[in-house]
Amino acid sequence: MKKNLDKTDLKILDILQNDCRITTKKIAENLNLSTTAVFERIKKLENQGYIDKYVALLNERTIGLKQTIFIGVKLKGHTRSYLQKFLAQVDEFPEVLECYQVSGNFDFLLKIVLADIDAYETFVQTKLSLISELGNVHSYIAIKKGKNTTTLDLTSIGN
Amino acid sequence: MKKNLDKTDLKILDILQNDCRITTKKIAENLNLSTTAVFERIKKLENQGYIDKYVALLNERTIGLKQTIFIGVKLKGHTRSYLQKFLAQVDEFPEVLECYQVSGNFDFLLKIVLADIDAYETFVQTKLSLISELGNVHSYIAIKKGKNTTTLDLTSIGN
DNA sequence: ACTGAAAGAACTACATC
DNA sequence: GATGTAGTTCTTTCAGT
Repeated sequence: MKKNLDKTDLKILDILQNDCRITTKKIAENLNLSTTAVFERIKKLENQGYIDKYVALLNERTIGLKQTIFIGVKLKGHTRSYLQKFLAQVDEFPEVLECYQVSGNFDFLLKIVLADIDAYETFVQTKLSLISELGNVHSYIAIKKGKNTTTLDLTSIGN
Repeated sequence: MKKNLDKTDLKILDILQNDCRITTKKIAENLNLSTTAVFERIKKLENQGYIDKYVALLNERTIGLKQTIFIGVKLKGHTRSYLQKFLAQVDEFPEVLECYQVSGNFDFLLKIVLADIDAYETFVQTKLSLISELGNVHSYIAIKKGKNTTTLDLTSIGN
């Protein structure tokens, strides 16, 4: 039941992760297949968990969320329950888009997106700093955005 | 021509950034509007640059890209041309999903996703380390993934 | 800006190979 | 697995308010 991805699957995934509004018809023409064949493959890819979701990526700047900031966080206590609690609390902050527990000189690395530096200060004072057992915090304020994509590198997935 | 977003626009954006495969018909029912009204608003949001693109988010683990790593990079030289060149070079690495020039004790922060630690070592040796003027590099290996979303916080965008 | 209707296109299911 | 057909639903346009 847990099949590997063949070349056609990978091509479909790559097309969809760049533009998921393309019609199955166009994908089919691209791959010289029938629309039904493509349709069934996509459904399978969805059901087998290769595709998480289909989303619109909004333009942060145009929307008015102009500041991206990464925060390295070190906790004072490192019991499992503290780590878990931290993840759970961060989950509730809509400003936080990503949170990873990491190795290195931080325990966690967060990516947050909000309107501006003022909004960031408010975030820190009213939300982040209230977390118990919070130790050191180091902010990396994005001053220029380079590459920024959700497109995974599928070329390395041999088959 | 550069209109502000009203509440209806924000609701549409919020729906689309969570599921862009929803039909305009369903959005319309949700908002008690006609499909045409919703359709025209979406087109406007696209044309005015509020929506960048529509993408499928793939499941990294299922696909076989199990390792997320953040890298803090410090360059030796800090002239504008070095900074620009770094951004350009990183752009060519498909393993790098995000790259920001930051303030703090790094010049750049990169997010990379690849198969495993071995693939990371290969990446560093065959790509990253070849960049001229590369100074210190610090890796933050994700050992647990917490929150991970592309959904922006639109509640703060007052109107 | 929104509505409603209508044409065209796409989705999805089904029968078949 | 893939195909072609057919029914259903959605997208997109247009005239009207």
